[in-house]
Amino acid sequence: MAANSQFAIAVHVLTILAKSGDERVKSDYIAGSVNTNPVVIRRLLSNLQEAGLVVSQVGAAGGTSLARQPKDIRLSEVYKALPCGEVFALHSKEPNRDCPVGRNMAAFLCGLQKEIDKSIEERLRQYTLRDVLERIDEA
Amino acid sequence: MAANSQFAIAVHVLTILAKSGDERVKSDYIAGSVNTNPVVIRRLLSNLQEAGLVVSQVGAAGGTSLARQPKDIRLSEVYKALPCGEVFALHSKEPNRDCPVGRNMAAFLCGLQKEIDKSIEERLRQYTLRDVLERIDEA
DNA sequence: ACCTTTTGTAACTCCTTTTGATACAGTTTA
DNA sequence: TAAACTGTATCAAAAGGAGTTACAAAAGGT
Repeated sequence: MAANSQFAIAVHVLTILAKSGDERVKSDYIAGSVNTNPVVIRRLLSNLQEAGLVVSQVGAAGGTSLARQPKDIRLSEVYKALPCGEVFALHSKEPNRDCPVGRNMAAFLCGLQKEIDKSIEERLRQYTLRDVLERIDEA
Repeated sequence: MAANSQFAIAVHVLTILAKSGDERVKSDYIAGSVNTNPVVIRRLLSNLQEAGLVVSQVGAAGGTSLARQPKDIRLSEVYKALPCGEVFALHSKEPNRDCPVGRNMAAFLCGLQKEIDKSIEERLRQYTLRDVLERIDEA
C-alpha cells in the first residue's frame, strides 16, 4: 500500500462526480464507492479543489461537485493537482563528492526527471474526463 | 527514503563502469562512490546482469564491467531492468462492486498505466550511456 | 436561536516498502 | 590453502501512505 494510489482514486472520484452532474456528492458516499475512509476522500478533494477542478461546500446539504464540464477536465490536470512523487527518486544520500561521476549526476538526473514528467503530462492531456466516462460506460 | 532511487543509482553505477572500460570494478569501490552499502550495489548489479547489461565475475580479482559499449546501452533498458513500480498505483482495496463506476475503473486505469509506461520508455530510449557520459563530462 | 449535517484538518497508529547492515556460502586467483 | 570477491539470506531502521478518530467551523432546516 506504499505506492501512490491517489491518481487512481482521483480519477475514480471525479468520474463519480461527473455522473452526478450538478448534485453535490458527500464524502461519505464517495468513500463507500471507492471503499475507503471519508477522510481519505476529503483530503484528496482538498487537492482537487485547490487545482480548481471541483467545488466543495461545507455544512448541511454540503458536498462536492465538478467545477467544470467533464469535457473540460484533462487527466493531466488531475495528475498535476496531486502531490505525487516523481517517477524515480534521486539518490537519498548525496553521492561522494570525490567521485567525478557523482558530482554531475544529480543535475543530469534532475533534468531527465523533468523530461519524463513532461512526457507523462502530454500523454494524460489526451484524455478528458468525458473520455473516461465513455470508456467506463461502454465496457 | 521510501521512493525508489534504484534507477538513479543504476545510471550512476553504469556510468562508473563505462568510465572504467574493460577493467572490472568491485562493489566496494562503487559503493564508496555512490555513498551506500556494497550489498545495495550488488543487489542492483544482480538486476542489471539479468538484463544483460553488465557482466560480473566472482572470486578474487572479481568485479563487474559493462556487457556492451556505452553507445549500445539505452536508458530504457536500464529502466526495464529494474523492478521499479508503476507511475501510479491502482486502488489498494478493490472498489465497491455495487458502484458502476468502480467496476470498470480498474481496467481503464490499467490500460492507462501501460500507455504511460510506454511513453517513459520511449523517452528514455533516446539516451544511451554514452550520452550520459558526455553530459557528465561537459558539465 | 438551536440542532443537525457535513467539510476541513490535525494527530495518531498501522502497514508496506526501501535502504542499510551483518553474516556467510561459494568461487576464483595466486 | 589463504585471500579476495560476488551472491544472497536475513534482520533492523527509516520513511511514507493509508486508515482512523476526533473535533472545530460552517451552513441549512425547523
